[in-house]
Amino acid sequence: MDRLVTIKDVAKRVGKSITTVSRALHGYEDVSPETRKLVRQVADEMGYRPNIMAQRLQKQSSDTIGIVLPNFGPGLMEPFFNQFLAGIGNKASDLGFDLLVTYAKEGKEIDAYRKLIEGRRVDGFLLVRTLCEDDRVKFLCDEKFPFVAFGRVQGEMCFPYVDEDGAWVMEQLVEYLVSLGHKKIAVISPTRKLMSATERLRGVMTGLKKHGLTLPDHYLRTGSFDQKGGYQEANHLFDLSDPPTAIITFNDMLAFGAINAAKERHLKVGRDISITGFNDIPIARHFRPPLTTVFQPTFEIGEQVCEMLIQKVNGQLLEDTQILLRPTLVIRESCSAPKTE
Amino acid sequence: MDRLVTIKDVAKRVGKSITTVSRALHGYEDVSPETRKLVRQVADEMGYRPNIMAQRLQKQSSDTIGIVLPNFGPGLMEPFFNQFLAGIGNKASDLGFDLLVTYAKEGKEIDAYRKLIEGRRVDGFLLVRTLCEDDRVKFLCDEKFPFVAFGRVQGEMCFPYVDEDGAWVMEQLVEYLVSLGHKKIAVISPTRKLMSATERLRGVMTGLKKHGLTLPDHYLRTGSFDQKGGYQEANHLFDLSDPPTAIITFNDMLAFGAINAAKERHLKVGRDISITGFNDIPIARHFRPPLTTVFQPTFEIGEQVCEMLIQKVNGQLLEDTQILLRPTLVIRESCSAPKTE
DNA sequence: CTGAAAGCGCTAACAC
DNA sequence: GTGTTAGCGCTTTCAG
Repeated sequence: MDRLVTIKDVAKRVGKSITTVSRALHGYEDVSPETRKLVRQVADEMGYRPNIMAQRLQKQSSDTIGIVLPNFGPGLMEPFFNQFLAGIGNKASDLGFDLLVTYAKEGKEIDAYRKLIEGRRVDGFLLVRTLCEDDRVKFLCDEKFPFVAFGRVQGEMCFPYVDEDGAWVMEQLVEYLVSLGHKKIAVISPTRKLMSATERLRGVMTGLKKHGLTLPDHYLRTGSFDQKGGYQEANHLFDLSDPPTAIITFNDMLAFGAINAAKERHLKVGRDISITGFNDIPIARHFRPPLTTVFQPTFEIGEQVCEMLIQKVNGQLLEDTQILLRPTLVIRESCSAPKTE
Repeated sequence: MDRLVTIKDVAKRVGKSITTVSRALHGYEDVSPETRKLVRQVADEMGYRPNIMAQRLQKQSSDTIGIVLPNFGPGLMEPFFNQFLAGIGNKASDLGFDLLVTYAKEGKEIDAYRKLIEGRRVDGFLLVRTLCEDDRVKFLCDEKFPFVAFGRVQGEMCFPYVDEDGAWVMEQLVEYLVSLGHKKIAVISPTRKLMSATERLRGVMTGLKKHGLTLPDHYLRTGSFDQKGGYQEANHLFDLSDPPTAIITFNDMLAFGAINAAKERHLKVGRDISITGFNDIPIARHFRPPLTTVFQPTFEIGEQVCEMLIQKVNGQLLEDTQILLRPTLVIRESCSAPKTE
């Protein structure tokens, strides 16, 4: 906590100017090898570390990327999200960037972005969980401020993102369910404002259509993000006069909720009723029954968006790369052929 | 993204010196009311925002608090941890601090701390999940660098922390189990290096002793942090010639694993076998059976440690406050009287 | 090869 | 009340 050694101290000790020291430290060519060596050695001995704030002031950049989260974000409590964040943080560290995490209250998100931009506290942003109509995307595009998103938005907007090909994998899932013999397939989704939900639903529809099936209105349930939502909506489905034989949910938590609802009615999941999730959070494989779900390498996606952002910030990402990843279907024991009554 | 307006621009526009502008903006008394008003108005119109890096360089502080996490930390995938982080982030925002999250590889943690300190990137640290012998605590104490921990360490060290009174609540839990009639109580714990695990275990022992009971060696199982650990260790316990009638686990994930192990053996949890968890993560109440566990206000604890740290950084926290919180027992349906055979 | 000097944007003594 | 001046620590022209 004492005053730390500055470049000036090093310069004095070496008997050279601070300019020379700076250049030596940065490995510039125009400094004699001996000087360079000496400077480095002395700097080391003295325990010199550049003052980041000074460097940043001078560079006019913060070497920091930001992520703004809703303070009680729906679903941001999931392990899914930890993995994503860990991926980002890891990559950022590797590339010498700091990760600034800000929590914004509902509706105050844009303010948070604005504040961080105005104070030049970050060089760019990472977005998670895009909405079909996403104010954040619009704002950052307008501001021409660098960002990379995990997820697309509706319509044609030019910005770099990585996204899951949710429609594709849901088609596969429907294919699988149909191959088991299911015809009455229902869906429990979180709010359709989420781009991911919209896409996944689109995939389900397409898959169904391929086999001449449809998703009747009363088979499409919208709930919260968590088990509670899954529980409630599944109950609605079970109460139908013509209940589905399979329920596709758009995340694992919803699936767990649905499974609990089924258990309460003494429906054995994976025999009397088929239920699927999405994300393959760690607990999914350990649930009873082990959950059939969709896996994506969340940690790696975090790394990837982070790397893209840093490239963008450094001006190395010329075009707006848009990447679509195919998640993989993880078949476990929560689905089976429908009961023939 | 254009050059942003600086204090100089404002000064020029107002026709005053930058000093005056600075003072007016900061609401100093020694500036005429009219000037102050004018300055503020102009600054507003021009969209002036102070350059944070410049302020920080000058203040020699970063208005940033840091938290270093293991990149694949055991148990850091739990919702528990999200809540804690959200609490911190929220409070930090409120108090005008940034939250810097760094992921460090196993064994590289101290390096990460050192780096952040040396670059004056943060004003203080928050520690989570303390170990009985905690290198981070030692390091930061030696460096006399401000930090606040969630958790104690073994022995007498003077540093501010908030901690759960794990021993106390475990005593309550044992009391409860004993009151149900249990005499054969086992424990599944993560590594005892964790201060929390050690304390909780101490509480269990004390509770047992009060009733003339003990925890035989073969009733104390140590596993990983997650369901897998709970599953494996529970199986060990069930295989015993004299299996326990109740299993106390030190986190909810372990409990879920143990419950699954029980289910596989067709032991009905909450009837044939009693199992408890710790943390009361959201899924706990929705599990089948709903889990008897221990609740603590994780979000609020995050807020609290964050607030303490900021006070400490600001020199307002004079003594090393050490706070012990009593968690609450949440009784649900995963426990019952032992089966009398 | 090296150093003087300017400047990044802001704050704060210290005059006037 | 207000302005001058001197930094905070670092990088980078631009002259030698």
